[in-house]
Amino acid sequence: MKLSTRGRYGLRMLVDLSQQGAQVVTLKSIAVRQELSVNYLEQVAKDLKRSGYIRSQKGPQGGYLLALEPKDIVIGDVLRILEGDLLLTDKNHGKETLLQQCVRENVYDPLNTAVAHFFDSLTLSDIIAGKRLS
Amino acid sequence: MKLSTRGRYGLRMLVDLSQQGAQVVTLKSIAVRQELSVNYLEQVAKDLKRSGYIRSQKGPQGGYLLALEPKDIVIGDVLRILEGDLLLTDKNHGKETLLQQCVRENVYDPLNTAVAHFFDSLTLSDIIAGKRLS
DNA sequence: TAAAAACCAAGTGTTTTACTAGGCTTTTTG
DNA sequence: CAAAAAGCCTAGTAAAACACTTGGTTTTTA
Repeated sequence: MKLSTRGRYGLRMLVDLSQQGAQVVTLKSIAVRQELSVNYLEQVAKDLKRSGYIRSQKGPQGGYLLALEPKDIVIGDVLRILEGDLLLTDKNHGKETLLQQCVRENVYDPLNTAVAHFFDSLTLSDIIAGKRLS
Repeated sequence: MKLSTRGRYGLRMLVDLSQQGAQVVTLKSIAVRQELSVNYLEQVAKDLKRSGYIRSQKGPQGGYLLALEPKDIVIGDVLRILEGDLLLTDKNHGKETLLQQCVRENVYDPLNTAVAHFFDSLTLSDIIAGKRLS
């Protein structure tokens, strides 16, 4: 019942990028600041790029930058890309006893709804809130 | 980011026991009803017993029963026994950059609080809500 | 043309999860 | 009083998930 490194590192990368304004930033420099592996962060960056949250520039002086305004980056969407669904329980394919249904309806469904609502009400700009982090 | 089988099976066991009233119920019969392994359920039962949620009777005609009223069984407490802490992120031991702190304060801390509040406001009696499940 | 960066696929070690196996102890009942 | 039925307990294990690492290729700039 934990968020994985992919989601956590992804958020840190987005916050980091937001601090560098409109200039491109190398993965290397992010990795150094965040004390993460460049190669691993690459995999996260790949997903963020494919989904249109960041843009990139190849070659020397290349790097990454945000493709959207922080206020338009919804954390729930980002985490669904990096973590898969945000459900605390797998969806029950097929048969379900009356008892299981009861637990799902009274525990898991409301919980999943609450968690989804939390993440979907939060944007990158809510996280940075105009802060200067360096 | 999923609840494990231990927590889920534990909840099902408690709901099942609540349906049998004050009579003792064998693990075998629960396992059959819930289609779970007796041996595995034993491990869950052991923890629930040690923490005082269920009582047991050895020997033939033995079995388990609830040790508390459903309204006094807080789901948050049960899941902390079976799953460990209910935090979506591990506690950060030691150093934390300003950026990490920012993410934690604006994402993880409020999220963990919301999840804890959800589970701690829910009792076994809320789940069964007077229902007859069989 | 060499270096710097993004891009990419596959492999790997570790940890966690979800069990299984098998024995011991207690209690009831024939 | 013996056998069976139940709970109790520990250790082992197979599989999946996780968190990377390795080792390249391609693009772009100086």
